Amino acid sequence: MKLYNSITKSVEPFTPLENNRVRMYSCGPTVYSYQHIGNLRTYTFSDLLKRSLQFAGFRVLHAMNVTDVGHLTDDADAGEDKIERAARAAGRDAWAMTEIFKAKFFEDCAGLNILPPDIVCRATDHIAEQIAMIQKMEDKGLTYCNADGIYFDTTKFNPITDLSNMRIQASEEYSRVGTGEKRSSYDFSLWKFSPTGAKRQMEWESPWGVGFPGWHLECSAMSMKYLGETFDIHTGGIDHIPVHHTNEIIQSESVTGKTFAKFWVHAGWLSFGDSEKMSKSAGGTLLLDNILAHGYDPMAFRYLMLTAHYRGPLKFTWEALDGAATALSRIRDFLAESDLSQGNIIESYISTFREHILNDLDTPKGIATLWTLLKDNKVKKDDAARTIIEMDKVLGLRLLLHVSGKTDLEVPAEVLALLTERTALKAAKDYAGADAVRDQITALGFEVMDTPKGPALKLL
RNA sequence: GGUGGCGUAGCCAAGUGGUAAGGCAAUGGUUUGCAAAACCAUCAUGCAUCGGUUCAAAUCCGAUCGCCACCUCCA
Repeated sequence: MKLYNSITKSVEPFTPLENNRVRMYSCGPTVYSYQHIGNLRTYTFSDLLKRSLQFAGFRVLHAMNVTDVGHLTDDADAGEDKIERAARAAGRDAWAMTEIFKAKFFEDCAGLNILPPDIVCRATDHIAEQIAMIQKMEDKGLTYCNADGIYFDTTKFNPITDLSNMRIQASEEYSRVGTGEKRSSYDFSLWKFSPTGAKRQMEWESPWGVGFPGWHLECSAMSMKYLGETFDIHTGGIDHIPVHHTNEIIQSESVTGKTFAKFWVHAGWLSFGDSEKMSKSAGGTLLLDNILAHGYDPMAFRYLMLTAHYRGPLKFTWEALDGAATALSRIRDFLAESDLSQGNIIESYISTFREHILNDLDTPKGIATLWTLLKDNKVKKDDAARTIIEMDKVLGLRLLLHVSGKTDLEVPAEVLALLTERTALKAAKDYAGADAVRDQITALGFEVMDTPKGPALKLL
């Protein structure tokens, strides 16, 4: 299997550190709000990666964090904790609020057929581990304390893993970010003191004073706790490269003296083809719920995401989603007419498909292979269907639900009666009457299709 | 100003040196009472623009234009 590694900025052969087992960590959501469809693209990507690793024959141990404290509104450490701010603005309890958004996040993931991670860990459940990490850094003389909290002194340590080609070069004259309490703009917060005179909803005792952990720390502490000091793959959104992941590496490697993660794999941005802006602050977010409310199947959105390469940008437009929905529906119709039990996996097609997927998760080519197979007249339909279902282990489009025998429609008696009536009217050549009845059936949510075998119904 | 990236048909999108994948839409046809669905066929001498390198360029180089992201909240 080959994967793009942000460290080397190239596609490299991937082999696990330990035999057949892959240990993978994904930066999860910050649960101060809903996750929009751009966020969900990143999690769909990590799911695709996990499924592809499994398809390649690896066993995957997958951990994901839930950030429920400490993620500031400003990566330069000068902002406010997003959780606290959102909770205060809504007049809610921060603890209850994060639980709600966390639950909603996993509900959306389930909707998109994103497999649950083996381990889900919350920052607030790992305060002790984070404090212990800071102490190790302090023992090595890599930290300093100021009025704001404990900071990592980036001038005192050079990490083994070099992500610095992506390091933000702060331009003195242009940057609107001051160093604040920091000695260097590259330094980052490990522990923030609670503001004097104000009690935070979330705060803990520490050897340095009451406060809360810096955002980057949780990922280091939890990933190493569950996956070891060096593990195989770390994933996240492409925006995490310059600050969050760079800092994770620095602090982790400063503590262990070992390479933190071997592969860093990042998902590209979802953007909007129209002028609609997608940002949380602009309030222009689009949620999975919005897509569902428009009547789309979540699998149509997943299909759309798979037609683009995970690293590149993807323009979301309703027109593109329409196209994806239609394409998916045609695949489903094809499967519904097939008998899986009579089908065998076609080796030539599945190996081409596998080749594409194992080459840095090339789902666009994988899907193109699926269509070539679907339209190949030389292939027995049942065999094609069986092979497509095999492909779906990676694609995760829940195609098995649409194979014949699995989608028995529950047609109301009323609709069946109308269908019988229409057939009779047709036989009597009363076409106006037959069309009127067809309209009634349509109004009840079913489409009438006249096939060579007689009339058939499809759920609209 | 710095950094990363992008510009391929009406839409989405593959394609990093060898002559433009795939899907949607559209058009024509088969079928149908008519539709729909299905099936067949057609659909970029062209890859933002202009130069250059090469036997060969969407792919490499230079310039120009436009767009996006990060450096200020984002995955």
